[in-house]
Order: sequence, then C-alpha cells, then structure tokens
Amino acid sequence: MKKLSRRFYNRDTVCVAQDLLGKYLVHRVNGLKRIGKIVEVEAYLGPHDLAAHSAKGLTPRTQVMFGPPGYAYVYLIYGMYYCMNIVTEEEGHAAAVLLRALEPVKNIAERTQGPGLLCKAMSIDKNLQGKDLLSPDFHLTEGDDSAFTLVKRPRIGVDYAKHWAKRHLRFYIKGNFFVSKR
DNA sequence: CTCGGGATGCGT
DNA sequence: CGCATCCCGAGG
Repeated sequence: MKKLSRRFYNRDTVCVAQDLLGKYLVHRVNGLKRIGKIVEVEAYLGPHDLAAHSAKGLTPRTQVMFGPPGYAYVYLIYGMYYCMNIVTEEEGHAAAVLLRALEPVKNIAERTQGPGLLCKAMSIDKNLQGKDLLSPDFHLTEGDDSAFTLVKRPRIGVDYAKHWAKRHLRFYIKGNFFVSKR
C-alpha cells in the first residue's frame, strides 16, 4: 500500500489527527510486518497547548517534537509503558498526534486498545524515539478508506491542563471495538 | 544530588 | 481506588 508522504504530516495537527484514522501503521519486526489500523488518536497542538509535553519548552526528551514532521516521538510513561506520537507541522512548531488505539490487521499478537498496549503489541520502544516514519521498516500507509463516523471528545488523562483539558482533541472511529475503554 | 509526578493499565 | 516502576525535569 502507498506510504504516507512527508507532506501529509506537514499540515494542521487537527487535520492530520483526523486523517490518520483508518490509516495503517507498519513496523517490520524480525522480518515480519506488523500492521494495525489507527482507530483512535489525540492532537497536541504546540507549546501553547498546556496538555502538550512541548508546553514545558525544548528539553532532551521533547526535542523531536520541535523538529520536522513525520518523525516518531516515543516516551516512557509510568515506568512501564511507551507512548507513540507522530510529529506534525513545519519544523519549529512543536505539535504531535498521540496514537491511542489500533485495530489489528496483521501479525498482532497482543491487545492494542490503549497507547501503552499498542506500543507493546507493535514492539515500539525508546529505540524508535526520533525515527523517521518514512523508513522502509517503520511507516504509515493508506489504509481502510471505508466511511465512518468521527467522534470528538476531550483528551484522556490531561486534567492538569486547565481549560485545554476540555477541548475536543481526541478523535476516534465511532463504534470501533478497539477504541480504548475508560 | 534528591524528589515529585506522569498523554497507563490492571486488579480490588 | 491503589499500585507497579523508572525516567524526566526542576530545584538545591
């Protein structure tokens, strides 16, 4: 399937987040392609967005967010799970989209309904921090283009972000079984 | 150096 | 609701 281009990621973050629904995430592990369909995402708009890690400024951890679009921002959370983001917009605009849930398509052996679980199932960890998502073994492709209803809700676990916590920046495919429960 | 807390998930 | 488990980032 056709790989998503750099240009795809170099756009308004809300647009990218919504357009990512239905696309395929591909990671080749031990010669085997693991593929999952993106069914739930969250948009983190930039340093002005108090829920975004980039709101704390440029640090060693978040510097990839400040870089060019189409790269993976992977970080460890609660000492035991990884979360994967895709950097969006032009270099210097520190925004990203968090992948929250996948629907298994191929070679997926574990649960994928949550940001930590999907990274485990796809073997995504700190080794992929800063990795180019136009790589042969790690990228996104066009996917299931069947129609769906888009649901917009507040983001999960960002109560510390004051009024930004109320913004509807979490997007998912209505009725999809693999959307994270909470 | 210490220390507080986290874009989670699971069991009670 | 508690807790595992550890890195990050702020402050001394």
